Amino acid sequence: MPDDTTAPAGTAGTRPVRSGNRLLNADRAYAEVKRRILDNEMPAGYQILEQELAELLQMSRTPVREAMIRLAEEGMVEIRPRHGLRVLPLSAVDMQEIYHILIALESSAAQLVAERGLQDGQLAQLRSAVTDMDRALDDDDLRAWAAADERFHMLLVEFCGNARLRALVGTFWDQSHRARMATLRLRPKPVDSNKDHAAVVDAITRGDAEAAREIHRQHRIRAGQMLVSLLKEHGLTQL
Amino acid sequence: MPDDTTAPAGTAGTRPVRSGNRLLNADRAYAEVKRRILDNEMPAGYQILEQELAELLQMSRTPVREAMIRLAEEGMVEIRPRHGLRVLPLSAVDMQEIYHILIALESSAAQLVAERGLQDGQLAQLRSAVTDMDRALDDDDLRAWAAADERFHMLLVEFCGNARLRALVGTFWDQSHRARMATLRLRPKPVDSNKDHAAVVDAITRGDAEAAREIHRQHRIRAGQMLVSLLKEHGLTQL
DNA sequence: GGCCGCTAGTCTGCATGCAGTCAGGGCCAT
DNA sequence: ATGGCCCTGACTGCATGCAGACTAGCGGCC
Repeated sequence: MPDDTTAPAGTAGTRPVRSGNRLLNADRAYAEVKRRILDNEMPAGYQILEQELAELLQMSRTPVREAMIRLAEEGMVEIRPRHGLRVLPLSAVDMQEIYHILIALESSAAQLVAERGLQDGQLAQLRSAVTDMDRALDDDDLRAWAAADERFHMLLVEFCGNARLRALVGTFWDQSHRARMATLRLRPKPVDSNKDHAAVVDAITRGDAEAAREIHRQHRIRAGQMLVSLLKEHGLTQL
Repeated sequence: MPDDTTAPAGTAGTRPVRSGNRLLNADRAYAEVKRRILDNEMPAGYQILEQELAELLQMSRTPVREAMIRLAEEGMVEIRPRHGLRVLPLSAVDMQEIYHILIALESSAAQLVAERGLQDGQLAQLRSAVTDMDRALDDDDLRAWAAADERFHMLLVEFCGNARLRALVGTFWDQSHRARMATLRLRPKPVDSNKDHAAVVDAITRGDAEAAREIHRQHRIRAGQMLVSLLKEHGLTQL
């Protein structure tokens, strides 16, 4: 059985800050460190000095520092002078905070999607994500299920047309990645979750914005409560 | 009559990234540039090269670059290689995006405050903000009104206990600062706004979380619609 | 033995140097 | 006149140097 905490690296919120297009060392550093954190290669509490990180990534301290600032701004790491970069551990309280934000933003996204309607092909993409989740459940493949689940949620915020909202949800989804992966096998089979998704898609196709928002909101509230109580029950206090 | 676009600098979302406490040039650069943007000393579309900004702030390019990255990450400016830093103009569409986010997050904050209840002194602070807004309206002092309005909203997200949510709302509130200031004298007297605030406080003291959320949500929806339609009507397409 | 102070070593924050790349202008050809 | 191409100057991205600040370790004193 694979270790779920070493998971498919979600790239939900990874994007460069500069508009230029050629591959910058600073962007490489950002993407690489973020990947290692999400894949649990750099677990919570992991510390590394600027200089060490620079050597690890085969570049000088300058681009490393710039990447660190971005990661700190996003809340993935903490910069402690003389102690270098520290991967922030997330407690159940932190996850509660993150989920309150996701609940608010994602339900709003569902409403917006229902209001503006889906473009050609978008409905198919959502349905495909839902189908993949059903199939993954039948196969008992939880990692595939999690990947399809992430895809569904990212599609939804993408289709809502609000780029800022999309970026925010990506960022916080990434921050909760480790906790979701850690609890993947501790929770009951997410059959209800699949039903919720289908219901959201249904409300969207009906153009019922209020229903889409409320169904999705309840869906995310349940997900958050499930996650937080699992973390508490299993004493996963520092992820 | 003072130019409202040169406004009381809201510092809703200004905070250092590093945990250290001594005054860093990078933090000075960040705070100073942000202040100039909010005060409209660096208006939308304003461009300045790294080197020029460094000279302006009397420091080298390195801390300036670090500050620019943070401002770009927050969405206040754009970094265009070879063109330096550019203060992002905000269109009516951008403001709509920002308000959709604020609506979702702030209404969620109101709900959370109602659920957890207010600590000693917090109710008084909220009431004081409401009172100040009433008095400002009587005096026809719109800048004082805007300041008290900001104070009310910041207190609310602060009291909700979710630090991440608080930081987010601060960031987006800052981004919409220029637009609010520009439309301050174009809109009808915000009497309804004051009533809304009183109603939210009332719902919170009753502990009626659903009501607090919904009242505040409608309040913010109206504010957003007002702002966006004013921008459109007056052709303020690039703020 | 514990606590406080000193010191040495190191990590950071910032300045600066350098080379590659790109924007923008001028010139030539059509 | 207009379009395209080349060239040049400059701005950036990154490496590196350096001084100051701070941590941690050790020794002395209570």
